[in-house]
Amino acid sequence: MCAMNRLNKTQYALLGLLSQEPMSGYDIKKTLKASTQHFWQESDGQIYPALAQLLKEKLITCTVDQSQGARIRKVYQITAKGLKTLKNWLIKAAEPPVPRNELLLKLFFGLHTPSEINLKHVLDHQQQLISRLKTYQEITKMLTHEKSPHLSYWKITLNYGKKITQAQLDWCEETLKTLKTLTLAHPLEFKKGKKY
Amino acid sequence: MCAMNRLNKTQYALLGLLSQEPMSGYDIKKTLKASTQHFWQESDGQIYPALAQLLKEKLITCTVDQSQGARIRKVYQITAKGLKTLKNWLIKAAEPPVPRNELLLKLFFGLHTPSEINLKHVLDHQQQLISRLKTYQEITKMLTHEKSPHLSYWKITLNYGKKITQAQLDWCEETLKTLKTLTLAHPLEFKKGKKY
DNA sequence: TTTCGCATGTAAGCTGTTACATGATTCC
DNA sequence: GGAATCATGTAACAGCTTACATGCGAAA
Repeated sequence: MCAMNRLNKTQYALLGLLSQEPMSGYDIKKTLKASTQHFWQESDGQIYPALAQLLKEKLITCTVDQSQGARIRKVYQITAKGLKTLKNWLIKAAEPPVPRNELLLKLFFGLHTPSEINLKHVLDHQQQLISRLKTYQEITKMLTHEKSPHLSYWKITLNYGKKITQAQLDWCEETLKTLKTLTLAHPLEFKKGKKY
Repeated sequence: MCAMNRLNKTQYALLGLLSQEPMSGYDIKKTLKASTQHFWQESDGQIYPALAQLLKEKLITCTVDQSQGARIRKVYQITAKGLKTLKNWLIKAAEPPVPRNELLLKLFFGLHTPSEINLKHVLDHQQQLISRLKTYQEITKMLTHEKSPHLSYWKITLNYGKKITQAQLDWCEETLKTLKTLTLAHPLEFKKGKKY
């Protein structure tokens, strides 16, 4: 009777967010950006169709809020069936991500690239990591005032971000040194038109 | 005249591998598995179509090798145009990956999950990381005999893998401790049917 | 008055995965 | 004889990104 087609990851993610509190599609966008953006992203075009599908499967309900003037705001709420579906997914082992790190791929082939460009790639990455660490510091501060029962779990994911970012920064420093010694070892490599 | 449609990432990755040495599609599969699998993966169905496209664009050439009996082996080689295209891509900034870490997503919603299952998720991950570190140790050993001019760049990506994996292991240990204290704090949370 | 944030949604196109299809050779 | 590895490829489907379309309200 209950056909229960398996949901996609986007739908589980939204179900999870709605399990923490009722929200509109727009709220979901913002929440994703503010709280899970460092380990889980959704692109804009995914959210509304996913919500529509969840509604069709009765995993969430929708109430229209018109309190603020003429703007239509659809607030979604998880159902008992939705919570059950979510919990059933949460206990299953997570699929490991498919690694696709373009920076590493480019460095892997770095012999074909002028050294100053390889350096620039790493330097740029370093800057991104530094600003990411700052974001984590800000989130850490905000969480000190937070009373949600989810707090401990949020801290676990935040801690992951901090630790991995710090490790990446360490790698950047080491790699910058290595790249500099490579430049010294073959200073005219490209100007000579030497081939490998 | 030269239309030069932009290539996709798979095509650049293959071009990069072929810039290191001529290979067949099957060799590419194996090389990806053996050397870039921790930062770059391709699924099976991608390789042959990508190769066909590169051939059409004259970025690679193909010679058929029938030396070993009746088996057909197509060996691909990068062309001057292909190398130019590759280098042009290598100097452009890498696009940051879209983060999608299912383990973290599940832990983020971990309040809905029995503590022993959250623990198991992390424990499983820890085991995967340990065996990954072993793989890196083996690769490190193999590289000591390697004379390729690409060696320094290979080491840079390997070093990334080691450092990040170690950081993830540190996080696992810390998280296991945290999850255990959470279990102590709310030992009967789920049996009581308490809701959040 | 123009820009920004709120708010919902669609569609085309690209990317990626899985399963399938085929068949030879080598090793146990 | 059967399994694993070598070797090439296709097709259906699932997933994801980007750009577009619409329009209100508030602030600058």
